[in-house]
Amino acid sequence: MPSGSLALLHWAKMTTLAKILIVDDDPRLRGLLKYFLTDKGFEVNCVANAEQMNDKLIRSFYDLIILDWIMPGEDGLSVCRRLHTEENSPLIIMLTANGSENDSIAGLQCGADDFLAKPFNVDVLLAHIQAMLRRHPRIPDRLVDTHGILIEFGDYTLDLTQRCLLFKHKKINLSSGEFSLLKVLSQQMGKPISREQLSYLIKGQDSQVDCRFIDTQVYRLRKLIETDPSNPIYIQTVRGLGYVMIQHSTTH
Amino acid sequence: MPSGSLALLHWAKMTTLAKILIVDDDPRLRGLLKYFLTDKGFEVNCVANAEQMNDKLIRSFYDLIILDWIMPGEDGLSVCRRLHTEENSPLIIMLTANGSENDSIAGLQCGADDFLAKPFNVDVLLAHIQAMLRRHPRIPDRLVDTHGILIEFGDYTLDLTQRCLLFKHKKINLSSGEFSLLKVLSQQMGKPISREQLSYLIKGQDSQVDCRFIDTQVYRLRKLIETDPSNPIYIQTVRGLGYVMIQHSTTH
DNA sequence: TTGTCTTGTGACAATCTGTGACAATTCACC
DNA sequence: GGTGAATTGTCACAGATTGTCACAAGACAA
Repeated sequence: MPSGSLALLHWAKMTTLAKILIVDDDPRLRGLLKYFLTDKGFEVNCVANAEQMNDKLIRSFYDLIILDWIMPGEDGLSVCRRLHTEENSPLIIMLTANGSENDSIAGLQCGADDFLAKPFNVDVLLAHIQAMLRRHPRIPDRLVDTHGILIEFGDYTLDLTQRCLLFKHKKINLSSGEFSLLKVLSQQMGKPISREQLSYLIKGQDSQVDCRFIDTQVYRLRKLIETDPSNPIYIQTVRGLGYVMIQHSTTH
Repeated sequence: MPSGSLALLHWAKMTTLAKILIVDDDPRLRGLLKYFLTDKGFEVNCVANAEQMNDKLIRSFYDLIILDWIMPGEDGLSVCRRLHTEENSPLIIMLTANGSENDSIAGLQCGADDFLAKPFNVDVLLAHIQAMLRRHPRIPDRLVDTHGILIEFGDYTLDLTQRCLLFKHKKINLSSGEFSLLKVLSQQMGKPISREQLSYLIKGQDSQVDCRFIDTQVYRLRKLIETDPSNPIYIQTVRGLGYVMIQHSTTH
């Protein structure tokens, strides 16, 4: 990889801003937090309940969720229990109107990563968010294509700008579907992604009932990039879940 | 799932016997915390100041540091700034006698991962510790090489990043289920795990009534990695409990 | 329009995994 | 040591999941 691109990649990685989802039934608080956090450079989305949250989580990847404990429908505690069983779930900051010690213990035990009692100082919230994100590896899915981003795995380099795949500086032709699939998988390197999510992220359509076409695309992609397609090392199957991209270090 | 089991599961998800270093100039607090945390299954060491802490950190590997802000010599804030620039530094919980918002902001900004104001409830501290370790299971440096996160037992190397098992550099094919089981057992090396916990950790589902399928998976895994599957040395049965993974030192 | 390339569908094969049955083993109790 | 219940090992089997590939419809350029 040319050093210029490498520098650019690092720059882009450093300046990638975290994506935060606010889940709270209070529209005033949602608005306030969104305004404040957006101003601090985060990408912020808001929803009012757990159902809408599920919808958002299928459509996109979030680094952190700010989650209200008390909500109509499924409450924050239940959401926590559910989310934290999943692999690579977003960080969760739980909010509650009741700041009792037992509540904070219960919240943390159910899978929340942090806990704040309302009312809270937004600067304290910001400090907590920054401290958590500092520890948590960033999900680089929102790197902007126009910056000339390269993703490397093994001896391959996926150029998101040129929309092409290089193998040791030799170009490999991909169809647009193959490229999209490889892009989505590569951007979530190491994270298993379901067929439903892949389908949505590639085609942008809702309610794709039959996602088996993903299998076919994976099959084709494996034939192109795997040395032994029947024993894939890059695109691996996670049975019952979907597929995961593995970033092998380069051999040189 | 009953709350008791849930608490147990969180315990199970934690890394094997986390090692904690307490840095505080108050001998009474040191003693109290050491007693409490040791009782909860942690390995705890105590020192009175930053200088002694440096000495400990050179000699051993710690998952988490409980750090007092105000100390004779180098204070907690300065320690934080210093530590968090290092790679793979321990998690830091900062303690302060002053619970002001500005203090917590300053502490978190300087590299602390969490912040508690004295006096605090030890159960709250425990919940914070468990939540942090759950999210950031620290990997001893020796197990991280250029390939990823490695767990070694006997002549085997389990690569969690690449999702594969190596026997003397030769790849052994594992199914998704076999890999998951081996991963969970290996991560809790030496600690017996019940079928219920294994089932939960592998499938992420609650209330798995019949966990006998674990036996079958163990049987299959033994056929793959044990020299004599009927006399297993790696995956041993703990009658009435479940199974335990034994890490035999390598033969070379 | 024609030809080429792409892509979703469906059919079937291969593999994986939980269930159930029975054998083997362990342990408590006598 | 003997007995029987409880636990675990073993393995065949079927259902579930995924791999493979041919085919036709669609997209696109010449």
